[in-house]
Amino acid sequence: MDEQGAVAAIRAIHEVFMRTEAGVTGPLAELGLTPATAQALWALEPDEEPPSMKTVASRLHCNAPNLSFVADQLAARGLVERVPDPRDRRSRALVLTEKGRQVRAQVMRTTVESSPLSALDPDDVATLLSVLDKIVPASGRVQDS
Amino acid sequence: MDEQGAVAAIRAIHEVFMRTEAGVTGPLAELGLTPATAQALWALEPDEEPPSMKTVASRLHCNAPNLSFVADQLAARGLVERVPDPRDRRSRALVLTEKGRQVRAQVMRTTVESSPLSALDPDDVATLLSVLDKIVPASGRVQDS
DNA sequence: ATAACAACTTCGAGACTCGAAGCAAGTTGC
DNA sequence: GCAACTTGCTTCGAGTCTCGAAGTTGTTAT
Repeated sequence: MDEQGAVAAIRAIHEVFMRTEAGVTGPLAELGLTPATAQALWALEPDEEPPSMKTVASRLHCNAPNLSFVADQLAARGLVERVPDPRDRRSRALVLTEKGRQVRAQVMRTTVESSPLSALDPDDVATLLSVLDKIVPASGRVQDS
Repeated sequence: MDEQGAVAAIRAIHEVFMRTEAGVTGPLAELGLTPATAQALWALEPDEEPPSMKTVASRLHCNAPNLSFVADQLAARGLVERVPDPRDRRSRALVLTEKGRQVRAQVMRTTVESSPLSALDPDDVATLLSVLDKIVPASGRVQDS
């Protein structure tokens, strides 16, 4: 019963994720974005201290070469810039450009619209968050370690 | 702020999914599986009427050529067989082999262990499911009926 | 100073996904 | 019956995504 509940929950979360992605891929393409680049935009909060490549890579659960590749694409579209860190010149921070901020906001709007979660009442969303907050660190700000 | 709740929920679900996948990729590789092939195994219930390729493709939100590719890999490992449908010989059903059933059970065990969801109380899991069931069809209803 | 380490990049290979085109089987209209 | 159309699946080719290995530049410790 416990086991079956976990299986059902994993399946349900997987399904919500897949539907969201399937629904948003088209609109993303119209913005010149792929799922990978859009996901990277999600990881860049406009108001935080610009994170290093390493920090962003860990947020995306990917490795450094992959993030370099994705960052190249975002930079080529003028959505982010690599800014050297004056305190450690090996490190480069990813900074959203003004266009990047606008596109990111559009991506988030489109994703919310495309997600099955938008069909839930605010109460249900709150319930969902209260449970998920127990296993993923507070969803607003992710700390680097 | 309704908007913000939806964004936070999408982010949280995304994060749970990514962590589960990141944690399970290694053990999957030891079973000779990739995320794509393991995902296909999830879509094959051992006790249901064997689904056609088309049905499985729609479950996985992918297209026919992609499923052909994945089914080839599963068949090469002896985990599934393509069985022609006597009622429509264009159609082929995907059937789990005995080895396929065993590997699928192992995949599900490993996934449950690797998922952050396994840290939740049964009550929380039930709460989660009660909300998610509102937006995803009660998928994979259990086999004891 | 020299060695060890860290952040990032480049390179090459493999895996995944998709559209286009093709094939075999079923369906419809004459 | 037969030709035209549709459907389920496969093959093929291209593009994207991810990763390990190796190299570059900068930092830290001895």
